[in-house]
Amino acid sequence: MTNDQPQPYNSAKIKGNNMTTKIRTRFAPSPTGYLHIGGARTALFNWLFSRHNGGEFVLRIEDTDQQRSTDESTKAILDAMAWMGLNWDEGPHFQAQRVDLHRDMVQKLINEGKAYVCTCTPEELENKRKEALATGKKPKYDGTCREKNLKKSPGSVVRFRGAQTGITLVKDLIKGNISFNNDELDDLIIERGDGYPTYNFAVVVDDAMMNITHVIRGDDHVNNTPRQILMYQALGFDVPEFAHVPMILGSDKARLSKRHGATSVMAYKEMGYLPEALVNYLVRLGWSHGDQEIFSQKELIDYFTLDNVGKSPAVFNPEKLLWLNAHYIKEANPARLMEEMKPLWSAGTDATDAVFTKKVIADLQPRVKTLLEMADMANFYFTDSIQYEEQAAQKFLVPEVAAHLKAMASAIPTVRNFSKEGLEEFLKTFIEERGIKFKIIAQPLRVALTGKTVSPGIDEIMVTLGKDRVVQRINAAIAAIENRNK
RNA sequence: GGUCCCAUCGUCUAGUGGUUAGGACGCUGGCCUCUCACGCCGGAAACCGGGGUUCAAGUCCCCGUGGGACUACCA
Repeated sequence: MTNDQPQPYNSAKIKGNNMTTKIRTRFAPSPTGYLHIGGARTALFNWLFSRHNGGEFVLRIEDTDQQRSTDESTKAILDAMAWMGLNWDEGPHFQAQRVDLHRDMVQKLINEGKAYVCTCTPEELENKRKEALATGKKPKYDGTCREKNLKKSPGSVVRFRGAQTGITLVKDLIKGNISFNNDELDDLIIERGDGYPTYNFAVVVDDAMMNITHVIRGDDHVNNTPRQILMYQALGFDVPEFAHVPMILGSDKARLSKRHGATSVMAYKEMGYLPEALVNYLVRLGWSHGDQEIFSQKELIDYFTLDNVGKSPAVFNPEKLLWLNAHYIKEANPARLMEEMKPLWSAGTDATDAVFTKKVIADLQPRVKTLLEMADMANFYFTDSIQYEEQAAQKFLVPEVAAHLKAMASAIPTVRNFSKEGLEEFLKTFIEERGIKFKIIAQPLRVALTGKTVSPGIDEIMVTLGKDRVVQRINAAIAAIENRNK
């Protein structure tokens, strides 16, 4: 028989006679750091795909690297997923707790002659690799131990006996068919010297045993896929569907990393981003639904399919994320934002008066892009004594306006309807009676109330601050004018 | 080096042989206006190159070029 034909494999996909197979996806991060943007999008796609199809989403922590895995990382990843609303139906499973299973599978392969023990040392391998590279050859395991039929010994590893001829076809739901010549594939190590399975083996065993039907993961795994398919077959498992999503790049088109700015999901929470903004931004990186930009969670679940995931890598654009964040802040309910703001207020801000705080938030919602920005902009509301910006005071807190301010300070207590409408009416009559344009007192008033030249609308501020504070601040401004001109 | 993937405005993308190549972020002109935002109206801005196939190519094929990933006893 010729070996040129793609080897067919059984697919776990729903087949005509097996309509009951439930779609199961998984997210399988390794706990070697926080959840980063790229991982978050992979998790999101898996979550959306399972939700869209009424399937199940499994979380598995791949902690077989004993050196680098930490419990803190696991917790950080779980927290970040919870924040984004990516709830899982099963798990978290911990891969390291499944090593007995992995070892049994390794032994099964050895018994069947599909894997073998190798005693080459890392140093020897490294030297061979260097030599091969130097002479322009493939840095691939040379098969020294392949036919030796060695027994396990301290430090020995187990290698998978790969096919050396033929073609393996990866049927990727996003990229289409990709074929690999089996002779390009290594006899890779499936059990390390320390007795732990390696990623490429454990992932196959676990995905198969957990009945994962669709493996949706980063593009960086495509080259691993043919060997994994070979292992599914060697183990007698059905091969799942694969979907490899393109990478997320930084502004210089290199793989996104710390030097491009924040890459940790939770860093965005701390910077005052709303989870729905991040989710909405991330989903549009690689996926689209016509011209729509804003999606509710329900719409995402309704619309998400792998068909609409693009093939090309995407550059992470913080500006657009910021725009989405501003959008969601604008749309959010002030009561909800009050909760989100709790850890973000500036030191010294007493946000215990819920009614007042909610008004502050409502004033600021349309003009901030992050919650941190809101905290900063809100400072003047909460202070007892306004600090005037030097330039602002110099320009607007001048003797010419003192009389107007005094008149206003004495008129305000008589305002009966201290609402936006009532104040508009009051201000209108006030300037008419004094024969001035609103412009004449607008900026001085703003500086008196906020200390700054930029702020929400004057009527909004006054309503939020309330009569007493307004009068007190105007009087303070009058005093400041008089003091500075003594 | 080898293997594999990718290629529409600066960026995210729509587009599935016939479109004035659409939308969004950003940039920008204007309107609104008590400042700043918001909002609204307008503008500049793209099919990587070369060959095919076809009456017709951003769309299909090939070759370049450019980017990326993998090439570990990491995942």
